[in-house]
Amino acid sequence: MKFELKGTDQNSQARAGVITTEHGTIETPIFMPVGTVASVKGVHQPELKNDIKAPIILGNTYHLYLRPKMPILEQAGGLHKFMNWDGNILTDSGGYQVYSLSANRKIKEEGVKFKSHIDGSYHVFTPENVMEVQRTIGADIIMAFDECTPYPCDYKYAKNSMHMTHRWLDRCINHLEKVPFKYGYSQAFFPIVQGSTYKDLRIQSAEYIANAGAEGNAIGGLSVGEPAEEMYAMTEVVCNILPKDKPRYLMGVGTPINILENIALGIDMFDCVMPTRNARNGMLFTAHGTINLKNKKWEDDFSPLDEMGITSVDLLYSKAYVRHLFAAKENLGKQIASIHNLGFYIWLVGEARKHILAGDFYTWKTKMVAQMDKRL
RNA sequence: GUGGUUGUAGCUCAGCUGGUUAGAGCAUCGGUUUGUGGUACCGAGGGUCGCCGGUUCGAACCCGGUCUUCCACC
Repeated sequence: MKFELKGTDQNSQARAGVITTEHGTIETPIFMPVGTVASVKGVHQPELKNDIKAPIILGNTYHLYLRPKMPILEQAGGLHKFMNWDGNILTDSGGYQVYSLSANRKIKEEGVKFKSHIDGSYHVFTPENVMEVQRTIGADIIMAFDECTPYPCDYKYAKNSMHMTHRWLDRCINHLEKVPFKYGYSQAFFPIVQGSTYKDLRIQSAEYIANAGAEGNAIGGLSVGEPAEEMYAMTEVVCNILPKDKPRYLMGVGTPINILENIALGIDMFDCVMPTRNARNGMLFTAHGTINLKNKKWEDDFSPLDEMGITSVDLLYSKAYVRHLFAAKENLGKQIASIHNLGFYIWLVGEARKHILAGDFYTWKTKMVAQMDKRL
């Protein structure tokens, strides 16, 4: 993987860059659609590529490990071939599931013992076997195995957890050296900064992670319920420490506003379930605010889904029609809304990039944040 | 015509021997959703209990009448 900075903003920490891997180039800042189980829910791969124009999507180690399971992915020749996606893929390590499935797991120094939500069977994830699983899945970017702490999180827990994540990082790096790439292309490895909402811990963690000298770095443990201001404060602190010549990935963020604010703080990569999950529940993100399509006010609004026409569905269908699809519980409504939202997110980060390169990012961002902070 | 049966929220129905502001599911309306255990979750509005009269401290529930649904028999 290669990362090249193409420009930086004068009035903020925003950066525009290009990541290059064997599966293509990724212009940053970028938003990565989440495709947990080898599928971006409700969206075909050609739509992702040609309409939404996503250069990279996410997969999830925990979910793919449980189903279809590693032997199938290995026989398929990796996730790209399995799902017929020739763009980039990043896999999350399962660290987030350690947090979200908290009722069904036990964390120890060695690793995490967890119970499958599918069949109740017990499994253990360690930094070592998670690296092997990610080699088998074959994503272009793979993530360190970490613990994503909840919010709120008391200081002592956050500190101990952070140190364990650091020790796990060393084990990940050591083990990766012993497990070769499987499918003839390389995989970049990103470690993850933790430290909850404590500045001193974030600083300590960012220094530790920066010191690992990885090809890119991630910030985890945010967007778990803390106020946006706390999240911004943490990204700011961490971005001041992480190397400038490596991409920075803020995991799990966020709303369109969160994304612009974090780009201003120096983040290059984002992922979030919000555009797809909210789409399935009838919510559209637009440049002028959010739309809850289920609201009665759209019943007879025959204007295009989004006048901007970023994706094909935006001009093809009316708000009234897509609202009807939601009322009738037709899956097509979810598909259309998902394509729109993902297209909008990727358009938004693309615009951010243009404005960074043009030198007026900060004023544009301020205008967009005000404009999008509305419910239509 | 006779006997039985039915009538409670927009719809389908619960409401024990009469006892506080009559409930549920669906539908409607609104909100939530941040490295996806989410066709999910939370909340709100909505009923003079077919109608009229009676018994009772008190009736969706008991009694009489009437209309209504379905069934059987003549």
